[in-house]
Amino acid sequence: MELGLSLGDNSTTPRPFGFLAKNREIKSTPTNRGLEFCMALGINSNGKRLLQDQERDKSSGDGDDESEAVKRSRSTRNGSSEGGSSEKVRGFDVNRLPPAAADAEDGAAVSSPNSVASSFQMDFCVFRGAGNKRDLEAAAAAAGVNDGGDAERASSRASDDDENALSRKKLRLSKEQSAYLEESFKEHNTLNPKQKLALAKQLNLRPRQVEVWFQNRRARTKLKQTEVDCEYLKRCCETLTEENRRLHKELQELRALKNSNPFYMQLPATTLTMCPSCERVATTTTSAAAASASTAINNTTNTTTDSKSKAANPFAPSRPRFYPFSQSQPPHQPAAS
DNA sequence: CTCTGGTGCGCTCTTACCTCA
DNA sequence: ACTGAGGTAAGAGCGCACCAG
Repeated sequence: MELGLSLGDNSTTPRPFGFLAKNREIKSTPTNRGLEFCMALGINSNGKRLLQDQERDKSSGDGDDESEAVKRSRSTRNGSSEGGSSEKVRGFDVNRLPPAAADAEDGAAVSSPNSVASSFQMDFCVFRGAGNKRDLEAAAAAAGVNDGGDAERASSRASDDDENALSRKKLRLSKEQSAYLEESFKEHNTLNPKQKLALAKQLNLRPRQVEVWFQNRRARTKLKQTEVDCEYLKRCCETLTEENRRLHKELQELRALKNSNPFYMQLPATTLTMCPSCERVATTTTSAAAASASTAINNTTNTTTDSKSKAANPFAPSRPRFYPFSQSQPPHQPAAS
């Protein structure tokens, strides 16, 4: 299995300041698909095709179970001012399937990936830790009171106090399920209700689980992008520091040159400063001649530091030099330094 | 046309659990 | 056997967009 990680656009350069973009703009669309962070998981695409076929086959009726469930969930949550435990208090639990949804997701509910009694529709019945403690516990639970597995146990937590201990039971997705979800995420990093339901059915998970997985996956993606952006900014900072150091050195050399050759600069006293952001030369001089000279300099420098080139690479190390002389030629270099 | 409440959905932060060294 | 760190599923709260009345 091969995991390919690519950030930024299709070129080799990372996309700078990706974190500045609004989140919604990063969404996968046909136009920006190439611009997004994507992870490629090297599993065969049979499953993907299967899912697409399934999605295509589902016309409209299938996805409504989940939306109905969500509607009920939302209405109960919004009904109570405190969103905290309203799902439990109001008698609707995200882990419990509503009667309508239970029909559509019966398999998912009964055959949780962590339940020994599960039987996957596809080949997702290979548990990561088959026979580990978790599965043994699930087996014990399944063999005990009910045959509903984790989902059922989780769903009944609202009515039973001692179920609190099981309320946050960790449901680890199997490798196959994760890989399949990863593949789907590569296709589209957000899901519409139909896709969510189809994926949930495909993987024998609850739609809520699929939703949460995509949410967490997007969060991980963003975190990764932020790390990359930080690295990029760090490099930019280093480049600018180096540039600053170089300019300081150059300035010292020019001062030394001026001191060693008093006839070198015959122009009136002129202070030329360059705006670091727009790289335009600002002149503070009392001489009109000097002003015109600096205007000429402006013209020459602006041709080399136009905004277009800056936009292309604002931190280009090969930044054009500025020579504060009437002629746009570099000054004489000292004979020996 | 504007306002308002409901709804759906995504994001972020946090928690709890699991795995592994 | 114990423990701490890292990974991750899931809960909770909030904001935004959309829509119907």
